[in-house]
Amino acid sequence: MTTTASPVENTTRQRIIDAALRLIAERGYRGTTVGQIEEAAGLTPRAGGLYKHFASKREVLAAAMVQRTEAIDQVVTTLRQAVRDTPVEDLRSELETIARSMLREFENERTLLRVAMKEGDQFPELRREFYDRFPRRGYAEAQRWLVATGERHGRAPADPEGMTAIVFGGLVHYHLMQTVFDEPPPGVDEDRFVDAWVEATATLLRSWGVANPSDPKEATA
Amino acid sequence: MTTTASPVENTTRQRIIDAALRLIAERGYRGTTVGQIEEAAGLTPRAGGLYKHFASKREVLAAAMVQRTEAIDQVVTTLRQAVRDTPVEDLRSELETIARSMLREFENERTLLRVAMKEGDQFPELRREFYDRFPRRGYAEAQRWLVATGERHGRAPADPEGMTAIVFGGLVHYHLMQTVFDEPPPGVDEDRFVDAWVEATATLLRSWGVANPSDPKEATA
DNA sequence: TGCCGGGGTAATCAATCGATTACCATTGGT
DNA sequence: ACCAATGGTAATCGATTGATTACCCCGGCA
Repeated sequence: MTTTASPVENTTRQRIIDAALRLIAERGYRGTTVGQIEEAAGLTPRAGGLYKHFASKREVLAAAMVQRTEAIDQVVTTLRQAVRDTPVEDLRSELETIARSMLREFENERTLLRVAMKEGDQFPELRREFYDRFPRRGYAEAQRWLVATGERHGRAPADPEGMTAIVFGGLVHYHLMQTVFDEPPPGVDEDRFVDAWVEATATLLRSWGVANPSDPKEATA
Repeated sequence: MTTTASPVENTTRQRIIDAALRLIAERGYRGTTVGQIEEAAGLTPRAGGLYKHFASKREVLAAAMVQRTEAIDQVVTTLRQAVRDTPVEDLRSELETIARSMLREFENERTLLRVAMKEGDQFPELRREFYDRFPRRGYAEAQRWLVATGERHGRAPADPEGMTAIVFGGLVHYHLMQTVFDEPPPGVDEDRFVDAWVEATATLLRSWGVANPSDPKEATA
């Protein structure tokens, strides 16, 4: 019996996949040699052992991306569970839990994101697969949550897609900044960012329940 | 007399820089050969003409990044001017103008961003340079604007850095999604996104003038 | 025990690529 | 007209790299 459900097998094939993904995330596809992958997988460099398991270097990347993007379904499910299990009593606590859960899951997928970033142009089908599995499904889930929560606190947003892009895009942005530049937005560590996000999101949720934001009348001093 | 101030010279050196940056943004540094750069610059492929102008392939990228990142100062100045020249009468119009100006300038720098994304790990000094010139300065400018505008409409945000990351991070996010995935957030084209951003930002600005958001009292139906 | 196949290694091939060198065509100054 | 510099080309070197082939070690099985 083969237990393919095991999260981390230690077969040579799996070590090759893991090593390849890690190295390609760092150095890019062309910047990673088969010899480096073999060495990182515990084989003799440039001895061709990789070709006992894959037909070509490109197939290693393809297999790795397929395996990991399929695992993303689990990530989305995990997030949905985390949100469902969050107590509803205090809106701010709920928002903070959601923000931290999402940022944590983003971090788990950072390697995959880096590969998609660097090689998306060269492997459009891999980018498309990643986009459909992660951003697209993630936004869809987020939008459901946003509408439901908005209704619980007054009414749903007038433009659910737009508001989802704003509210959850903020979290995506925080993660992308770190992935692209190896630094968060200037002067904003994670705690501070989460606080600000909770604050802003709570304000937005409140605003839908209080007045119609498309009302042209400005409310200032 | 050499007019180095001209924005687009047509010297061979400049054509090499432009071609290299465009190709590297697409294919990455290792994925771009000197022959391809020469060909795209109108020279004979693999004839070594590039080396009449640069000592090595790496120096081409270095020179290109230095030239373009220095030009970013001009972009930031342009944005500051655009914001200054925006009429203050109508907050929503002002916000829309700002959003569209920023998205447009982001697009102008997309090539540079793609290079920084793909090669930032391999050329940390180039990434640092880009980060300091664009995100860091951009956020600093944005924060000044946000505080000033907040004060005009009531009071400044309690956490300027955090709110800047939220408000302008939203715009950055929209651009990054398109750069990384070649698609905007699902179901949100630019007009819709700008509308949502204007709506959300106006709401946030208003909230600072109305009540202290750190007040723990929830305001719902 | 004898065999057989999966999986690892050594060695090598052919292609590609960064870099170098020698050469030449054009141009502007004297 | 001559010369020197600028900038482009042809040809080539040496290193790297993806891929291939021959070999072999070892464990399960009849």
